[in-house]
Amino acid sequence: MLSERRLEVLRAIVQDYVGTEEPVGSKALTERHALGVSPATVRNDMAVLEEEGFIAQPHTSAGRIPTDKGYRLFVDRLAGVKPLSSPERRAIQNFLDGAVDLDDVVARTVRLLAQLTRQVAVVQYPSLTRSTVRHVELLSLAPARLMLVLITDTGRVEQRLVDCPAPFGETSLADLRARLNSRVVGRRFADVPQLVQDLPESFEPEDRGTVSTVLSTLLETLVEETEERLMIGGTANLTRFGHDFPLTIRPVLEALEEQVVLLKLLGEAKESGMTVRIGHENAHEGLNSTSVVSVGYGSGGEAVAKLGVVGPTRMDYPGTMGAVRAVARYVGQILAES
Amino acid sequence: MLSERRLEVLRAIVQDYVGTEEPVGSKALTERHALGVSPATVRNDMAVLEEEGFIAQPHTSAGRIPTDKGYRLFVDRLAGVKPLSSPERRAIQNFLDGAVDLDDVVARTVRLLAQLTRQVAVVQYPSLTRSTVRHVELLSLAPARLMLVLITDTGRVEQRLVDCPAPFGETSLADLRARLNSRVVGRRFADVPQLVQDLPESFEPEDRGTVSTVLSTLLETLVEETEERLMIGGTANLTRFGHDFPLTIRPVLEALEEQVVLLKLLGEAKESGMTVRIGHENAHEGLNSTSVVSVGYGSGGEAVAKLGVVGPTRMDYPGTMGAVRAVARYVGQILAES
DNA sequence: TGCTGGCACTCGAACGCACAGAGTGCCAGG
DNA sequence: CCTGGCACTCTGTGCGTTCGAGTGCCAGCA
Repeated sequence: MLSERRLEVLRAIVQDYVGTEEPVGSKALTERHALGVSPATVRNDMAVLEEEGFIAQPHTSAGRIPTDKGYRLFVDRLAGVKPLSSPERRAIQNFLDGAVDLDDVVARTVRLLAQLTRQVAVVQYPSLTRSTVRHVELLSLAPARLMLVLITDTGRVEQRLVDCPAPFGETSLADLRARLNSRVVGRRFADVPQLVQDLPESFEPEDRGTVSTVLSTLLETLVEETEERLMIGGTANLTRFGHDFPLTIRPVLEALEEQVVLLKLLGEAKESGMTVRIGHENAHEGLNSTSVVSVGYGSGGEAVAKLGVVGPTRMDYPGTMGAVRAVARYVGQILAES
Repeated sequence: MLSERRLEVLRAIVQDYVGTEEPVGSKALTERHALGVSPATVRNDMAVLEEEGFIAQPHTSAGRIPTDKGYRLFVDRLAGVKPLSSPERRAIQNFLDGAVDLDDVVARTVRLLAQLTRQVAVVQYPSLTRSTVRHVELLSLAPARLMLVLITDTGRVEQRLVDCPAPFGETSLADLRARLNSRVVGRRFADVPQLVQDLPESFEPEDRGTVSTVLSTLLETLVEETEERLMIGGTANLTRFGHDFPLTIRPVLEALEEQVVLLKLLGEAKESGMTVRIGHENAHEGLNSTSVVSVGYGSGGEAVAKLGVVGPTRMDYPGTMGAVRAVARYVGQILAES
């Protein structure tokens, strides 16, 4: 096991490297941190840390930099989550309070996260499957054409056109609307399928086709939208990476353009609590030199979606985690209010 | 005026520079292009072109590169629009035909343009103000809460919640819905305001407040949505720029994140025909080293929105223009069909 | 008048080299 | 187990040299 002091040395290395972006040597370490020991001792500790794989040297006779494994240890055992300052908190609240609809909430959240962390922000739209139904509406656009509108408790609205197999009367429509709503309002989307399963049977034979069509469209909507949408921002922050640019930044930009990749990324995160994936822990190759900090957020106690940031493995983990967590909380509040 | 041959020299310089990304000298020019004259003559021509401001040398004793003014001349007088090959055309058609809804059309268009031009693609959503109304729907969510849904002929759907000053009966609601639709269906959004202006007067005094509220929400929606939405993609292509990265790419990424900037950018483009803005012709400073090729597209004969690409001033103008034009045409077709 | 070949000149990129400085590993002594 | 000292190894930097592409200019030729 690593001694207390060696952990302290690792912490110091991580902190310095994150700050300076340069390999850190033993002398500089003892000068900047009150370790109470001489450079020579630190060197010995470093040799051990290197042997264990927590740090590495880019070249012989250069300082050390943390490895992914080193960051892992740092995050797990050495770093707390740095709470935001109260001005920052106020700023978040003010900024998010101005939002007018769900799109706006998401857009503002992305900007906020990107600014706060100075990294790339990713925010998933609230998931339908975990939301509850606020209202289902059916409109008749033409004799055999309906529009289905779905409103969630998170303020999301989805609509679909439905072409009916047969004309559908206004009374039947009102009937279907009423029965549908009485069954599903306030229920979770995930439960909807079984709740409406037997609905067609209670209608007149000539209407059953249409009712089935409407229901299958409804269910389709649920399934389709399980593939979540998301919004990203702050890609300009990628330019702060290093000076070894094109090679580093390119695959990241490519990965960020693939929504599928990002969704998988967020999907892999733990259901509750904050998740930090460091470097090669990310399945996607293009993101091997980045870390992803993500967390779930939701209107109630339960998470309905996730958000996070993508940045270099050399990032300020405590600060980033603090910002991510705080933003997630406030967004949750905002969603609960609306 | 510049002689025919000097124009030919300029064309050759542009073509070579676009291809090699390196300043081009007189000797290389005569070798690669059948100009029929010696390097010395070309040098004289170059001196003239430089004096006129069409080309410049990065340093004394280096080859020449085109200036913005040089590209301008090239685009205006020397370059045609290169039509796409038929496999390319088929690919476009196939790719766009798979789209299921408006979002999907826009998303696919962005990907397509980015791939085809290997640059950053920007696609504006069809504008509401130039669209026509397909249907307006009003739903009662609660006694004093309505939902307003707007459907356009381009398949776009907008919804807004309306809090009424007083409860609003079902019959009044049906009445308002009917009158509203009879007035605005099939009309252009731009004409809506005056068409509904006198509507409140024809209602009972106790309902007028609500009617006015609904109408003002409707008008607000129109105004708000005049600030169009747009989608961008292919930012990873920015990494192909040059090797002088961070400085070049950063402001561009920043500009691309500001939707307002992009909308203004597209807005400045000509109403009809293709627009090419080169380097400093772009008002936004961050885009001074890029060129923007944009064109309107629409479901009918008229343009309802614009799309385009952003790339380095050193771009393949004929090819890019060809791709942009072709994509715009096919998107127009798709929208018209749906 | 306009094109051409020749020539001297300029200047940036590439290379080699020496040097300073930071950092290391190791060892002997407290 | 820590420390100071020491020899060693690199990288980064500055400097001078060379190399070559490219230019401008000029005299000659059609």
